[in-house]
Amino acid sequence: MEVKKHWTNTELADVFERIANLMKIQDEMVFKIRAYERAAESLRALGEDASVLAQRGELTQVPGIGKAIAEKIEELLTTGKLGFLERLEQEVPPTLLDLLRIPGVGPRKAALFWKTLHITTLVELEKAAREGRLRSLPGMGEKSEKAILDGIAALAERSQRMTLVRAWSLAHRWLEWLRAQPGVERAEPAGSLRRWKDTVGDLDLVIATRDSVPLMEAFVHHPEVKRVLGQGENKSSVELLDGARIQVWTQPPESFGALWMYATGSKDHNVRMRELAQRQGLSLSERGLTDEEGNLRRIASEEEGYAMLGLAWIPPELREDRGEVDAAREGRLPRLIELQDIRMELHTHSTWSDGAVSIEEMVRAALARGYHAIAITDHSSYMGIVRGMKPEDVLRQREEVEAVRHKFGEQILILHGAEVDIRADGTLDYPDEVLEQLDIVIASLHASLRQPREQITARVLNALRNPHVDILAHPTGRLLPDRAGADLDWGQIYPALQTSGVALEINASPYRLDADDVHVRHAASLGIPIVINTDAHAPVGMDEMVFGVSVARRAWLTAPQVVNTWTREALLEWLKRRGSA
DNA sequence: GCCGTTTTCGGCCCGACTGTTTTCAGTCG
Repeated sequence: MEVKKHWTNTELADVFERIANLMKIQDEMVFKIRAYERAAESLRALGEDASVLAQRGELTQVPGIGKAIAEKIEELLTTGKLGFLERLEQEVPPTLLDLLRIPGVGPRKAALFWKTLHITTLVELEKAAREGRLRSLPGMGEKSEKAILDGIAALAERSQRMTLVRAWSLAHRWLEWLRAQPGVERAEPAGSLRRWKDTVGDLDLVIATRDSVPLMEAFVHHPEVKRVLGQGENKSSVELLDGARIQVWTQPPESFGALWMYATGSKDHNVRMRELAQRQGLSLSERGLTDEEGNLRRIASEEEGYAMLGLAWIPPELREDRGEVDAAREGRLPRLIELQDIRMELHTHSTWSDGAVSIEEMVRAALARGYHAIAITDHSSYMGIVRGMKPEDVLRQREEVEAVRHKFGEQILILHGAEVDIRADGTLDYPDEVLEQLDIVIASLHASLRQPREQITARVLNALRNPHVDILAHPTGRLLPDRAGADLDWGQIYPALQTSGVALEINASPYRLDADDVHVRHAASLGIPIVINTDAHAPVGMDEMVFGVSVARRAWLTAPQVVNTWTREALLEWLKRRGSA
């Protein structure tokens, strides 16, 4: 049968998440629901398109995807729709899914409103709440009715996810405050922040203390708190004036390791860990491990906790249930790249285009960070909004690069490069005669990112065919926290990167983090070289390297897989083989 | 619906907090 529409892994995952939620409202077996949720998670973590796997008949090799779900994926890929979902949507009004977005409203309550009051939409629910018709339902009261009205109002102004840079600065401020409170022995970041996920929803912080009640009191009465979402002895959460949410957990110091593991997550990693504990006759919680007789063994440190279950300590960036638990048990966790491994910066801008400082100042900034090489890669002229360099400017810039080289001598290798735009028609912004004079060439998309998949993929493939191109930068052009990037067909991009030898960039800007962890992990597994670039437009921009390294760590990378951990000689050798140095 | 260092059948994570309840159900992470 012919494929009518293309499905990305994210779109497929959304379908199975939708099925899971509809089934929850239907009060279907929890384990069946869990299976659909797991399949959705697996699809999101998949570096290759599910359609490619389907063609090879390998869908059921993906963890969490069995015969039934594989068949559903194939039905979606071939017919563009899914009979099972269509039948489900006839049984359960899909508009009920909107109700689940209200904090405090889950599948049980949504079903209750639907079956007793025939409510199927947010508007109908709001009307019923205003008219006081919800409070008489079983399990409901005046408070729940008000909570629903507040919740619906909050949906409109719901704070979006934070970039990592905002989340870390917020976390540092609050950790400092928490550590200064009486009785606090330790306060640390947890949750998606500690896992360095590309964006952060709620901020999760964990605290070791023997006296949590007064601490929680002080926390919820902090002057920056707008609203208290929950307050207990071991867990409280608040919304701040600027809309951000913070959640704090407490345990006594001897249980801190268990708490830190629990609050760091991810949810799927925790489930995997608890299953492992259970197979050993133990029960794992945020307090410790409980044996069959009910004796609690407290866990003071994470290292202890993992060791008690027969595992090596797992770096937080890997805790996503993407094979890390098995790897930890079998002693084959990778030795992840670290910030100190980075020895050069290969994507920077100067006043020759839209950078803030001169070439010399950027070189000094690189030296200050202990780097042994830097590439100056100003923009080509295609983009109207940034001052780019015309081909003749490139020759003049080379003279300045030579002068700076003369000044610094052997201290640092200075590469003269350019960030060349891949135009909307797929051609590069400079002719080959200009490209061949550059030491290093970065190709990137900036405009017309909304082109259809075939067109924008062809654009990138065309750039990769140019033998002068060395690096594909920020491949999708996404902007965090919420602007999606180009819809690339990675099934064609990976082989093109492999045959061309072009390196794939992790753009370290916390607003990009592009390519992402999932694609980088798959690319690296194919032997594609990865390069982490800050794309600095000023010296301070080079400090964003840590965010790029976090993506590499989440992608399971070791230092040798990353170009800018190499020696100067290895870099030059690589460029020479590529033919541009 | 998925899966297998106790299983191809019989399992499948755990506790805090809230609001409604006189012992618990629902939601959340």
